[in-house]
Formats: sequence, C-alpha cells, structure tokens
Amino acid sequence: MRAPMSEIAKLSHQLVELYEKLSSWEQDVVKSSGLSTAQMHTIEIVGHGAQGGGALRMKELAKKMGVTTGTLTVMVDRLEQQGLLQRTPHETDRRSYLIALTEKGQNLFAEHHQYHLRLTEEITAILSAEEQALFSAVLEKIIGQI
Amino acid sequence: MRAPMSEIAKLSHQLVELYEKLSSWEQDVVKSSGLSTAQMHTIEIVGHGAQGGGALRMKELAKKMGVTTGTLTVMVDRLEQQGLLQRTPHETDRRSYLIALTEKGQNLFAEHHQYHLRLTEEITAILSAEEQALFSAVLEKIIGQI
DNA sequence: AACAAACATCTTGACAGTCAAACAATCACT
DNA sequence: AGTGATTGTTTGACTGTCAAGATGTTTGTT
Repeated sequence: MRAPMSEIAKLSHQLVELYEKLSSWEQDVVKSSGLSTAQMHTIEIVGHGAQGGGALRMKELAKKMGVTTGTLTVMVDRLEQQGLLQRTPHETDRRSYLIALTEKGQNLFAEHHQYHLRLTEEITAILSAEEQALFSAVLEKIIGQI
Repeated sequence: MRAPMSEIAKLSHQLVELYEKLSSWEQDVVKSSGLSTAQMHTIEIVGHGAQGGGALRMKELAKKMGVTTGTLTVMVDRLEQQGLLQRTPHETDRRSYLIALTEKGQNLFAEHHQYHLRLTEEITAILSAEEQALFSAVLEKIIGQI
C-alpha cells in the first residue's frame, strides 16, 4: 500500500526545508569561526576520520569529500598555513601523505562538534522520549536506504 | 527529563549523516542537468516563489538565497542567457525587476521536483504508515524550532 | 518644485572553490 | 630493469562569493 501523493509531496517539502535550515544554521556557525564552510567541512572529515582510527591520505580524503585531489591540494595547503592541519609522510608509501589535525585543529573541531551537540539538544528538548527514539530509528532506516 | 548524552551524540551524528547523503544525492542529480548546484538552487527558489504567488525582486530573491545582490546579478545573467530565467520590469518601481522562470525554466524545475518526489517515495517505501506520519510530525516540530 | 536621503540594481576588483588535464615522483609487477 | 598504474601537485579556466563604489529611482521634507 503506497502513501497518497499529497503525503509524499508534504514530506518532500519538509525534507527540503530541513535541509535548508540546517544549511543556513551551519553557515552561520562556521562564519563565526572565520573559516569557509568548505574548510570547516574538511576539518570535520579529517577529525572524524581520526576518531575512526587512522589518518587519511589525500586521495581518500578527496573521495570522502567528493572533490578532486587537485582541489584538495590547495585546500590542505591553506589549512596547513593556518596551522589547523598537517601533512606527515606516509611510512611506507613515499608518494603519500597522511593528513591530520594539529592541536589547534583538534580544538576547533571539538568546538564545532559542541555546536552540533547543542543544536541536537535543542531539537530533542521539544520531542518526547518516544518521539526521539522513533525519530532516531527512522533516520537509521533512511540513512541506510539513500 | 533530559535524554542521556550518548543519545544526543547518536542523533547528532545521524543528522550530519542525513545531511551529507542528501547533499551528495542532490549534487549527483543536479550534475546530470548540466547546471551547478547554486544555479539549480536559484531555479528552485524562483520556482517555489512563483507557486506561492508573485515573482520576486532581485533583493527578495537574494535574501531568500542568503547571498548579496551583486552575486545574484551575475547568477541571473547566466541563467537568463541559458533561457531559464527572465527579468521583467516591475510595474510601478522602475528600479526593480521581477524574476521569473521561462517555460524552459519551468520544465527544468518540474523535472527536478519530480526527482525530489521520487527520492521521498523511496524513503517512505521503507516506512510503515505510522512511522511516516510520526516522522512527518517530528519534522514539522523540528523545522519550527530551528 | 527642489533637494536630500534611502533604495534597488549593477559593476568592479579580489579571492576561494572547483575541475580537467598535464606533470613528477613512486610503486608494483613481470 | 622496465613498464604501466598510482599518488599528489601544478596549471589554466571558470563559477561563486563579497565588499565597495556607481547609477538610476523613489520617497519624504521643505
């Protein structure tokens, strides 16, 4: 049994609206840090990559970010100049670098992560425990689907 | 009663992941149309503005998109060159133009809108009627909150 | 009517983000 | 050792972006 068209249209509209709001929220938060959203995105990916184990090579990072390695080269150049990122030579492959956050970069990442947690906290504050649990479960399903 | 920290962190992570997936989905879809995401975003805002009644002035459109009018000028220039948008002089204010989709622009907008509906359909296909209803209600709350 | 202030848009100059293609160094395999 | 694949960088061209200045229009005040 398929949901009626109007319900689909409504949900589609809501998803777009949620996306837009998250987008402008992120833009506001990032602007206050002095970085661009693309730069902060890089910091976030590198930061999360570090949590999940090892530092990333340029190529892996580029793939995760959906940009070419050429684009990433200048991006990393600038973040390295700002003391947020550093290249360290790969131990066994001399073509590659491992990209990691400096201490300054880690602090920035942690601070930005806190912003995310605070927003999520605001969101959950208006949901009941059941709503929150179901919302999380539904998100899980959707993320696996897309 | 506040939700425990780990739940917040989990939900925060899910929201980021959803955002990323929607982002790359949109990028893929838009790329196939030959436009940039910024251009498609312009088409979408103008298209939705038209549904909601009147065409928009440059300034109103710039505000909705979160860019300056200077940025929008060249954006509209290019979309006009491609025959997707047109400026028509404002009836009573000779400083202003009203920006609207051409027929070609409307077709593109409709086509893109269909992509959104199809994605939403895929999403709802894996949700029960109750889940879908609650998800929509939760989104409603969240959108109002952010 | 005349003027000034506010306004809408466009233009210019500067820079970040982006890609494709060419390049250089290194690796992996035979 | 040699050849083809891989990794990262460089280059050239273009879009997206803003701030600041320019132009023409409207609005309000005298």
